[in-house]
Amino acid sequence: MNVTPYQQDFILHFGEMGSRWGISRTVGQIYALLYVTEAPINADDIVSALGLSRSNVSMGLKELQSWRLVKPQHLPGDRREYFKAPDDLWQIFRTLIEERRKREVDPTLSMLRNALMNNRTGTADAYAEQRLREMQELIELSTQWLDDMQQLEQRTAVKLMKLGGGVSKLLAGKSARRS
Amino acid sequence: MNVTPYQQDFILHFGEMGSRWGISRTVGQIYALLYVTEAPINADDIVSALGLSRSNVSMGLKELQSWRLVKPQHLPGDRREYFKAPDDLWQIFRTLIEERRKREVDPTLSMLRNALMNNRTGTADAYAEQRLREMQELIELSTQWLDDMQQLEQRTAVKLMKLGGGVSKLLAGKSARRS
DNA sequence: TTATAATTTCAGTAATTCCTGAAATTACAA
DNA sequence: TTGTAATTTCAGGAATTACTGAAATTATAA
Repeated sequence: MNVTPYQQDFILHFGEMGSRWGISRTVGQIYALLYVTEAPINADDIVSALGLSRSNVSMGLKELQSWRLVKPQHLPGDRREYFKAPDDLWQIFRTLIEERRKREVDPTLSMLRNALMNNRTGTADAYAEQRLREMQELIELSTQWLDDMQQLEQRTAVKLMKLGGGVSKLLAGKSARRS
Repeated sequence: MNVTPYQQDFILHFGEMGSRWGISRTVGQIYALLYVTEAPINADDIVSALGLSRSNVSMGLKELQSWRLVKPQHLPGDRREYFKAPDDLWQIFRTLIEERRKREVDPTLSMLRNALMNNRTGTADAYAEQRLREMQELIELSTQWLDDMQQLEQRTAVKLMKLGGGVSKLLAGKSARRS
């Protein structure tokens, strides 16, 4: 399979950004290729398009599947496995948030909950304990909020985001009506 | 300087998480130490607390300053430089969002804007171009929204987050009143 | 200034992560 | 089943990133 110069630029950019996003250059490239390719493609297509080893592509596809960013599928009359990046970009966005949270936030939240299980007030650790508690509270609040947002329908979410800071006027209105 | 077992657990956790967060183990540890330490400390304190080389601590502090996560300061009558993690956790949270965006999102947004500068409809790249455009739109929308949220006062932001999905009721109410 | 304390730079090495090719395993058609 | 295509595993090497100690630089007190 070959790649147009236009696709190539995009693929190389994703490769370079990979290290900042916590994936390797080749995993970034594989995802980028799938993202700009409409039809499902197989591992050998990826090998020929990107010039990677077959085993590297196999491992890369496994990693992308573990991120739920790539879906495997079978074409009738062909025993090879084909792959595709899901179409719905909003869904991709949600998936990314969920997976990054699972990898980058949840382990720390567990650690904090565990460390704060029993009170140690009055010890030399009082300040540290207070700082850990603050951190736990902020993480709990923001992950709970993210959970809530994930429940919203896409249309509602878009409306909210477009509203931007204007949402605070609604809040004010609400309090006004309430009081 | 020495560290209590309670602090130690927290520091080691941050060290291990570092690689997932895009920093090295030692940078993670240095930040964790500063985060749980109330008084400003100097580089040698960090060396003795964590057992790192002096030069590594120097580079780590530089990196944390580039993230704006650590503030240098001077104590009267002492020519050494002291460091402190800012107190306000909400501010830290905002800083993290800004810096990660700068490193992880902005370069891609530039690339997309550039790639989409001139229309190429009708070419073999039609699908790729459409996918790039979708990606650009989503990123523009969400970064603009983040900008808006960053403008809100902390109290308002907390209220909003606690409201969670309930915000959609406000939205509904707004449309109802408007129509 | 000069002396010295404090910090940074940087070349070399250690540690880690990434990637490949060969071998092993799995899946499927005949 | 058997044979072969497709995929995965994994040991070893390549590439990258992290860390150290020594030397250079910078800052400050005398």
